[in-house]
Amino acid sequence: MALRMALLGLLVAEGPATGYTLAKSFSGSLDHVWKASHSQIYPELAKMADSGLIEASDEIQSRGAKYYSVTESGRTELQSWLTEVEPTRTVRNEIALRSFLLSTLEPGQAISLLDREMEHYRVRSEMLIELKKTLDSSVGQEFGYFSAELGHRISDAIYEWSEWAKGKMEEKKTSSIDE
Amino acid sequence: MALRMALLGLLVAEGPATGYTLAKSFSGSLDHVWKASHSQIYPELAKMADSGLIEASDEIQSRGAKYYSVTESGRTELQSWLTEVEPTRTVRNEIALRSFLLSTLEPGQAISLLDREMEHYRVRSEMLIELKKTLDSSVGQEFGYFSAELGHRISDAIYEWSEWAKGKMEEKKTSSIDE
DNA sequence: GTGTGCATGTAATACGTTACATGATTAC
DNA sequence: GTAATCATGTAACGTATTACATGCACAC
Repeated sequence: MALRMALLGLLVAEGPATGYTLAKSFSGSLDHVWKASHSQIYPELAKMADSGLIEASDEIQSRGAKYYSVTESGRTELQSWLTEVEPTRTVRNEIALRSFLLSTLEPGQAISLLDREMEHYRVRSEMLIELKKTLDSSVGQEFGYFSAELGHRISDAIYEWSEWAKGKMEEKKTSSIDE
Repeated sequence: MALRMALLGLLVAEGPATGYTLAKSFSGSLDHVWKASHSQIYPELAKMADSGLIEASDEIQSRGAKYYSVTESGRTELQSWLTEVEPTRTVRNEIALRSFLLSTLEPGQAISLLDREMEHYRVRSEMLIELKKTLDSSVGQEFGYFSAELGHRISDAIYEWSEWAKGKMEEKKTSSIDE
C-alpha cells in the first residue's frame, strides 16, 4: 500500500511520468525515506492502472516509454489513505537492531562499529543539508523539503547517539583495564 | 538474517529461552527497534537449530515448551555478522513517507495529521524514558539501554520535526488566507 | 560499431503479516 | 468449569530483493 501511495504522490506532485522516471525519482528524493526498485514499480503501476487509480497515455513514446497520470479516483485514494488510515509505525531499523546487539561485543569492537556509523551518518547528514538548500531555492518544490528535513534530523540524532554510545564504550573499556 | 541475529543476540544475553519467551522479549525490549511475531520466530528457530547455530534441550518442559541455547558456532556467527557484514541501511519508514506526501494535502489537513504524530511520539518518548530508568537501575542490563537511548533520540527528533512542520503549515495556511 | 543510458519487463527467492488451528496448565 | 495465559505450529497472502532478459536510441 505504501509503495502505491508513494507512486500516487509522485504523480500528483510531478505530473505524468514513466515507470523509469518514477524509479529515478525514488532514488533522487524518496531514497532517504522509502526505497523501491524498478522490478517492484513496473508491476505495481500495472496493477494501479487495472484498478483505475492511474491511466496510461494512448501514445507510446519512443523507446516504448509509457506515460502514466493520476485519475480522480487516484487522488481520492491518496487523500483518504493519508487522512483516514492509521499509519503503520512498525520499526524495522537494522542500525537500531545492531545497537541492541552492541553489548554482546568487546568494547573495542563496538567502538569501531560506532565509528563506521558516525562516518556514515555524518556524510548522509551533509548530503541532506545540500538537498535542502536545493529544494529551498526552487520555489514550488516543497514536496521533498519536509522529508529532507526529517531525514536530516533523524541522521543527526543517530550521529549524536553514536557519539554518546562511543563515549560509554570507552568508559567501559577503561574500567575493565583498571580492574 | 536480521531476525536470526536478533534471536541469537537475545539468547546470548538472556541465556536459554523458548520461542514463546523470545517472542515476549521482542515485544518488551526489541519492539521499538525490530518487530517479529511468533509465526516468524518458530520456523526461524527450527532453521537455526538445523544449521547448528542453536540447540534445543533434550527434555521438553511442561506444556511442550522447548528451550534453545546458543552454540559456539552461533556466537561466532553473530560476531562476524556484526563486525564484517555491511549493515543494510534501507530506510522504510512510513511516517517519513507520509511526510513526503504532506504537501499534497490542504494545510489544515496536514496540521491535524501532524498533531496526531506529535501525540504519538510524545507518548513513545515518555515510554522510552521510563524504560531507560528501569534499565539504568538494574545493573548488567545494559543490553537494551543503547537501543532505548537511540529510540528515544529518534522519537524526539520526529516530535520536533512535527512541531517544525506544523509551524510551516500554519504559515502556509495564513498566507493563503491573506491572498 | 560499441558503450552508455533509456525503457520495460519476468522469475526465483526471501522476508513479513494475518489468520487459522490446537492443546496444556493455572487461577478463580 | 471456564477464562486467561502458556506454548507451538501451519497456510495464505502480500511485499521486497536479486538476478535474468530484452531491445531502442544516441553520442563518440
